[in-house]
Amino acid sequence: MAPNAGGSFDKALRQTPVRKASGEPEYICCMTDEARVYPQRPRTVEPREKTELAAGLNEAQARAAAHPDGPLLIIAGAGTGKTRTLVHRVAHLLERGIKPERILLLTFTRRSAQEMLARAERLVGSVSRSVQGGTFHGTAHRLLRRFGERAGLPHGFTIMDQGDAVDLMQLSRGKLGLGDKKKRFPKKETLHHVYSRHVNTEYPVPAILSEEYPQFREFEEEIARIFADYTERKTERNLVDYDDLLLFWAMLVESESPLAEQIAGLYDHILVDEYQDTNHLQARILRGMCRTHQNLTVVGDDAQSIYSFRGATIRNILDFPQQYPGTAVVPLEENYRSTQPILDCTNTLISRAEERYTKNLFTRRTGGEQPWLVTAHDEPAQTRFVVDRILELHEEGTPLREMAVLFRAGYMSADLEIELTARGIPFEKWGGLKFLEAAHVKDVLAFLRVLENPRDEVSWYRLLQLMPGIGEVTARGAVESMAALAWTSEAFGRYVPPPRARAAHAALVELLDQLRSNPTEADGIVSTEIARVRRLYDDILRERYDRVEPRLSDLDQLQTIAAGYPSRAAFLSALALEPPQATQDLGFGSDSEDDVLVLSTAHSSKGREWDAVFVIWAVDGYFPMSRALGSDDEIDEERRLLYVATTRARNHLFVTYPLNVYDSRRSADYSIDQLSRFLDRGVREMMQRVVVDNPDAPAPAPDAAQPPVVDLRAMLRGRFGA
DNA sequence: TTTTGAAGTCTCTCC
DNA sequence: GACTTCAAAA
Repeated sequence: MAPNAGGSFDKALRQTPVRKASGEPEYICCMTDEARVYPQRPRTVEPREKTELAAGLNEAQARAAAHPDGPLLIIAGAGTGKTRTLVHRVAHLLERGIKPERILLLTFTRRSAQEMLARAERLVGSVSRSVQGGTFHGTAHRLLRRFGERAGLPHGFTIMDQGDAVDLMQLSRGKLGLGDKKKRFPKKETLHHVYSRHVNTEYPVPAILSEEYPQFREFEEEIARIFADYTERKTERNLVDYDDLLLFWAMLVESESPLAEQIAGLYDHILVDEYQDTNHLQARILRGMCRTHQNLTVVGDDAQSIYSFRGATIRNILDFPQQYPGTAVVPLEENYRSTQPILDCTNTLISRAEERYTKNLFTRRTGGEQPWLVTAHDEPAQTRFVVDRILELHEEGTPLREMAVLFRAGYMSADLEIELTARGIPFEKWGGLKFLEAAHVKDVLAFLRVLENPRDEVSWYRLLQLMPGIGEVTARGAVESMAALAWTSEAFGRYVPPPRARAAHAALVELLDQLRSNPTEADGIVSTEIARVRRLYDDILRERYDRVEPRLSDLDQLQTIAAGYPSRAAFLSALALEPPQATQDLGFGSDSEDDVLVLSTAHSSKGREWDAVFVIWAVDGYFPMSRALGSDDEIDEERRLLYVATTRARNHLFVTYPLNVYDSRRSADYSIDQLSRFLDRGVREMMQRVVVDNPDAPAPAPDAAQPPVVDLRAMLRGRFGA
């Protein structure tokens, strides 16, 4: 092994920013009693090399990396070097002579797989390039393309993303003549959610309904019929949804067939990252894949389990030792990321959760400032605080890339995005799949998809309805007539549309014929195809939508992305499995060297770290989200989510919340907001507080007669029963 | 049967 | 504030 290589690479990744030696600014943020001199800087910033052994691994990490064959569970708290441990383990296996292509590394995102393999390459050289890595879904896709046909899954199947699956569910829902006015019947999204949950967790549908949607229990039979039709439809149309990818993989390796043995025999060692966020189905897959050997390494932290909405269950990690007798358990508890004051705070935060594996984390990074709890007057004040502080830190030498603003849900950064744009601060936003969900993007993709899979009902349905005079009913009839012709490529041309749609139909037939007959094998074929589609589609778009410009530029971006793929099939699969993660991935000066600020949902921040982290909207109802307050389990998950967000910080942590928020639901009044319930007294004691007022806010006009935000007199009266 | 306009409904996290 | 659903008109 080349121990130093790993260390230096790590250093490069996490270099501590240079700080200006000049005097530190002191300023007072506000004029209230709670004002504090601000900020207090950490006196010492410890160089990272001091905290890392020469080999780059501490004792526990080294033990995990060098573990021989057999099941291994690594409990890795936040910032304890779990990635490097996994990377070193891969390197170790390679050094032992395991063939790289017989190692499978399953991660949560494609990005982290690439990052790990790149780091492994630094340790052991290019041999690691053949290590198989990716997400569960991506790996399932690869295997199904390779072996699917032998398992009755026809070649050329199309992967549906969630939106497609919901659309298809709607077709099943409509066909059964449900959704009548009498009683409220579950929406297509709800149906899909229940279906997906059933597949991923194996809970019976009635149980899911009772737990989550008791009001729909009476429709149990209808729902079962819809699910049956949905399943049937997928088969007929050669469509595969996300859940199918996992389900088929599981069924393949669980069967008693030579094929199962062949697939399970592909890998000698399997390593799984973020195991706390896997679901029951994924656990089944792993059991099947390890049927002949038990060389399974899983890494996770039960305190960071945040994907139960996707069926993930913490039981996978808690019960792992029972499921794999002889499991070696290695806990990693030394945190290399955050300073002690930050850790004190986050440890307290998570200590409120019930069932836990991990103990408190410790660090040798003593010193540093306490996390800040920032009370802002309102949202603009919160935004201004964050932006001002980012600029200060930047001037002091922290690159923008070393800072992140985290929030519970994508829309919560809207105000901040406007302000950043206005002030010319470059940023990229992670999480949220808005781009691919936009109707116009899906429209264009529908053209490509029917070329790829002529039986793609969802896409045909879309295309048909683009034509004037064709709505839901006519489109359904057209799809049926095409099905009757066995979906041959002429089927669409033979369909006779209503008079109004004739011209549009002829144009569409011609375009598809043209695209089918000209399979130019040159580079950028997909991009060229999109350009041709747009010659027809752009006009439709102009007619259908008001704000055309942003939509057209979306399509430009789509074309740019497409240019990077060798074939239409690869492009479509990749879009479904690895949707562009950041706005920047979408083709805007995607120079990764750019120094840009990161805005991210708490979910998408998992596994990353920054020198300074801002968590905004720490308001009850926003974080935790009011929607997630149904049960104690849900609240606990929200708490873990906040834990994940706050533990991303190395040196600076700011948690901010606005006091007055305009609430559209309560018709046009400002309401006083409660600080997030997770920041209880004990946690707050680990933080320093600051209040940011809003000096720019216009003083309320004397004649406005606004009701007091808090009516002390009324409260007093109520209290004494007057 | 499609289209249009108006009222009504939620607000998320992601492969 | 954006998107869906409903009812009436073309």
